[in-house]
Amino acid sequence: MDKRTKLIETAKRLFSENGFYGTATARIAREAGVSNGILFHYFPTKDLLIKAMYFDVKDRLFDYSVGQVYKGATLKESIYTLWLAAVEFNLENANDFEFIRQFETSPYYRTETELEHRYVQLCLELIDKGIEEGQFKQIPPMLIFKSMSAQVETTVRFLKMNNMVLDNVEFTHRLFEMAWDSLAK
Amino acid sequence: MDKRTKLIETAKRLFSENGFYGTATARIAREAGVSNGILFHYFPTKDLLIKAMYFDVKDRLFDYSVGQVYKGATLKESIYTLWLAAVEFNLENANDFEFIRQFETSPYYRTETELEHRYVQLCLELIDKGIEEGQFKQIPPMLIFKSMSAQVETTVRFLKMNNMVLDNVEFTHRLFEMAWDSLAK
DNA sequence: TTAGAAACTGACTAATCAGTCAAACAAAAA
DNA sequence: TTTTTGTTTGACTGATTAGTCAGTTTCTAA
Repeated sequence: MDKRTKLIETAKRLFSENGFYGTATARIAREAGVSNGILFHYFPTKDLLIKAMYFDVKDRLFDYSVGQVYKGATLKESIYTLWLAAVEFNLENANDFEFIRQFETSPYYRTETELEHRYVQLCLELIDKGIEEGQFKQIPPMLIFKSMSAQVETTVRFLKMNNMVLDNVEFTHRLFEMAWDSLAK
Repeated sequence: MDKRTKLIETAKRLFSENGFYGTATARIAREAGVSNGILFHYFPTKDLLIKAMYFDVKDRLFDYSVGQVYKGATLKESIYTLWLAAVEFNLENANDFEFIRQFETSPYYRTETELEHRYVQLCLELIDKGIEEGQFKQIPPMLIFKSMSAQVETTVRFLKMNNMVLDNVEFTHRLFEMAWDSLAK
């Protein structure tokens, strides 16, 4: 692993344990096994490090999700696939999950930032399709997207809090139906 | 307004603008119009100030909500009343809303803290009733509570982002139905 | 070989911050 | 009045931090 990646991974772990301000840049460098100076070589400021990490996570979530959505699938199947991929990704990448949670409630986060990302674009396309086809309630697409994201987060938090994994298919479906029913007509 | 209250109000505003770590205690005192020392007289540490603020908000949310739930109401009416009260409270108290959002994603927050509060108890009682009566899905009560809370937050964020208020009853109902449908059988 | 660029180091600094403390002040009790 | 108790002040401190920089090593390509 190159030093840039090593720094991002270490920062993600420390941030998710101690928060952005609770983690000194010097500590990130030390625990990543590199010099203090090299952190500022790759990321001129701490803020830029944090923003770079945000895009790193969103990119990986996109790569993880997009391959799983098949063209022939129904709308509900596609939404289920995206929902499940997001829940799995967040369960498997605990530090990413915590980092994003903190980022999106911090002053760093601006909606424009998120909007530009292709992951969000992918989701919004599906939602638009669902509204056109009359399968979704008459609600603004962005609200549907935000609601779905919140449901994913709630689900992941709940599973983690109870040390659960998605091994029970029947229960997994029941969790998804919660999210689906809030959007579907 | 006494100095203790003045400190809490000022801190809430500054925290919601700049975050916990982005706000120096000295600045809170200065903008509250009191000396630096008096802050530490009322709140021995910054952490204790933050925790005191959390309970202050939850207490006020409880007071705002509890008076509106009537004994004779149906379950759905009661849930609607609580949902609406929470949305209204968060819209009217923007700094409280931002503060709680930050607090609950920070290392300060532990679930035990929340569980002890009578506001949560009030909600869980209603949810238990809904499960007993078979009106809710077969889902753990705590997940229903968390899901409902997340829906409130999403709704408030959406309304604020679009500079909207709850003046359109029909639209308000549609927003509530989103939350309700995810829980109801 | 060599020149120049890029990666890398770690000691250093200027600024910031949470929390302290000795002293002043106010209010009420003795 | 005197004493006691609690409130308030703001200058101060020790610790911490983001970011710098002068210099070294490693890579690349001519």
